[in-house]
Amino acid sequence: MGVEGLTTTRVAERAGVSVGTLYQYFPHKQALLAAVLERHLLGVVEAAEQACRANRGRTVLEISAALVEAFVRAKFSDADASRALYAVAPAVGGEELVTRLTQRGQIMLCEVLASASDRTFNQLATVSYVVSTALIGPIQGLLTSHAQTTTVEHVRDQLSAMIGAYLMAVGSPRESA
Amino acid sequence: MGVEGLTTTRVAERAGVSVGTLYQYFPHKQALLAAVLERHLLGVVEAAEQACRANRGRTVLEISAALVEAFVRAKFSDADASRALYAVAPAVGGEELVTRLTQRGQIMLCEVLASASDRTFNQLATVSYVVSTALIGPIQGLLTSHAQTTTVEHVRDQLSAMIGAYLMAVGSPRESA
Amino acid sequence: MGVEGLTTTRVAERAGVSVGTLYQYFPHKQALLAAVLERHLLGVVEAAEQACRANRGRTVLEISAALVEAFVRAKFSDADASRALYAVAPAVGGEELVTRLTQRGQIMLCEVLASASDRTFNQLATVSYVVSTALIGPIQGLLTSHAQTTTVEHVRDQLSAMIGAYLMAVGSPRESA
Amino acid sequence: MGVEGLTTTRVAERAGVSVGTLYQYFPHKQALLAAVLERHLLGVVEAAEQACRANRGRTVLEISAALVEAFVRAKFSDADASRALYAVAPAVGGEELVTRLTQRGQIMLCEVLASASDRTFNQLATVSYVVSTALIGPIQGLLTSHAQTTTVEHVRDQLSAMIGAYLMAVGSPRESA
DNA sequence: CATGAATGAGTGTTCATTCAT
DNA sequence: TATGAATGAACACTCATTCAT
Repeated sequence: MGVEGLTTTRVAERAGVSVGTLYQYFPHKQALLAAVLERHLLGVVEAAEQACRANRGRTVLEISAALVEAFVRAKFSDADASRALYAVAPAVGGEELVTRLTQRGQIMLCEVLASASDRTFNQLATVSYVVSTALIGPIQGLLTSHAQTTTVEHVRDQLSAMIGAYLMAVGSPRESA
Repeated sequence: MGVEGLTTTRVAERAGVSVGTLYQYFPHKQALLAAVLERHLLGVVEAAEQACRANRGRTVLEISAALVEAFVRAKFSDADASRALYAVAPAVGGEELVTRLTQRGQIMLCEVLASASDRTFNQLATVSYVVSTALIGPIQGLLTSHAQTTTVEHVRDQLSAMIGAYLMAVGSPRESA
Repeated sequence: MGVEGLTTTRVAERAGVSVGTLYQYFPHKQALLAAVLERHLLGVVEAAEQACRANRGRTVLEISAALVEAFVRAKFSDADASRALYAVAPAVGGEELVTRLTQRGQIMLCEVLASASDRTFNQLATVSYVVSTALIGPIQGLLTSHAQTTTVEHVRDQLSAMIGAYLMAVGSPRESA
Repeated sequence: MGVEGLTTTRVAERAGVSVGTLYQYFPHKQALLAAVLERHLLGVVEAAEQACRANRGRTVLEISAALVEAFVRAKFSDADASRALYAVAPAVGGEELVTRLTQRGQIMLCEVLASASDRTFNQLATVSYVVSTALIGPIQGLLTSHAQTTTVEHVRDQLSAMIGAYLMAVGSPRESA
């Protein structure tokens, strides 16, 4: 079901156990893959949350840079998994999961944006939705094209610039007398 | 292969022919789905190209708005297909296809950005890569969450703003004496 | 499911087709085996019905003899199938099927008993239930023990005697002045 | 093997032990089920033997009634077990077991028939085979159709009548000067 | 050319059996 | 001796692909 070559037997082998054991912990192949996917996405979300927490009260440019940096680092720290799981999500009812985790990420993002020292936002929800999802496409592209590290870094910096410029433009200057 | 329920027989039925006929035109299921995917993506790319062509020489903000508008319109004009094909791409060796069409899109994007009346760019390739891929994530998200039209429009406007701000920030003001 | 060695593949092979073909005609293994079982039981029931029809208006002893004879002949005409299917019924939800066919057999049996020239019955339903089911045990025993033909014939004659004696005893002499 | 849901783990649970423990007492699942089956059948056979012993020297009608009564009572005293085990026998090599116990039952049956006060038999083996197996079908039918108690009693009485009539008819009047 | 019945390799899942604790 | 997690062979079922009509 779904991704080619991701048979239960193969997954079990790679995990160092037997199929039977897998089925002692997961009712479905779907549940198994969903769990793997969730773990991966949780890692990414937590990295982003961590970056948000550590940059409360900073300028939007600092926040942008930290967020993008954290996101890219998390995605590329296990690039193989990221690549493989890309195809897994749709085949696993991952939509619900992805939606849930995206929302969780946005909560923290809203918070940190609200705390920014130089800007205030009124459409916070939409802004944070756009910020968090805009990173997905470029990074996924880099992953599937097996881009070189220098390319990744270039793109990462451009993403920082893009998010930063966006937040500067869409936010109102905070009055700090 | 890939999406549940997308069996060759069912695809044939929906196409109003028999499986056998399908196999007279495509060597594989993979080739068949790739063709469908290609047609869909071509539509999107051509819409974008069209928008680019029509906005040569305008300001980057005008270009941004037109591009985003065209992209969103193209994706949502057959939302069901967009949703379904999302899951198909990875299962079909769609990476190569996606890469190829993305590149094609970028060529036109480079050209129109180079023609912008108010800015010049030096890292044109990276910029256009970021611009074209940054739209994917937010739009895919809207599609899979079956977002309402008003939500789609809000996000679309924010995307325009984001791309516009990015291009304004990353480009150098063009000297037009 | 159910009987050892009765795998779908093996059944298909024995039927001279492939598994896939089997599944084009039956939704389940269960449905497949149920169909086989039904065909077999139908054969037996029809043999019995035929015997009943041919002996309307005769004496109960004649009817008994004909019925037992037909039943035994039908069961032993394909002894292998009878043996194999014995184990199939419970594993296939065959109860319902067996009940249905048993009832069908009883209808004809009631009719012929009602037509007997020398006896009348009041508890016709119970009597015909007992008559039709009493034959099952002895015959199944002969089948599973691979009894010799002569043994089968001895038992068959005893069964005739038993059913005959029962009907003579339980029925009231018909007054035919 | 055999009945759906009769997994070793479940059997163990119901028995209040672990699978491992089960395998300390039985080499196979087959052996385990055979043991259960044997216990059940032994109960039935012993009930029949008991009835035979208690009716030595009586008339065949008395013997018939007592035998049928004992048989029915034994089968219905744990109707659930009777029903479940019906499906187990064929899947467990129960034929041999059933044959063995049937023969044991027949020995006692032969003896009591030989002692009957009003009849003598020459084909004793065949007669007792028929008598003991003829009860199986009707009773099994009642069990699987979850018949009401009154129905069971009606059928039981008819079975007494049938067996009684058979023995009266097939035996020769004993000369008791 | 079009058809769709037949094929059978491949996959998810179960469950009897083992063995380290 | 009892346990129950781990094992993996075996099976039901699917579906891409072929080919006789």
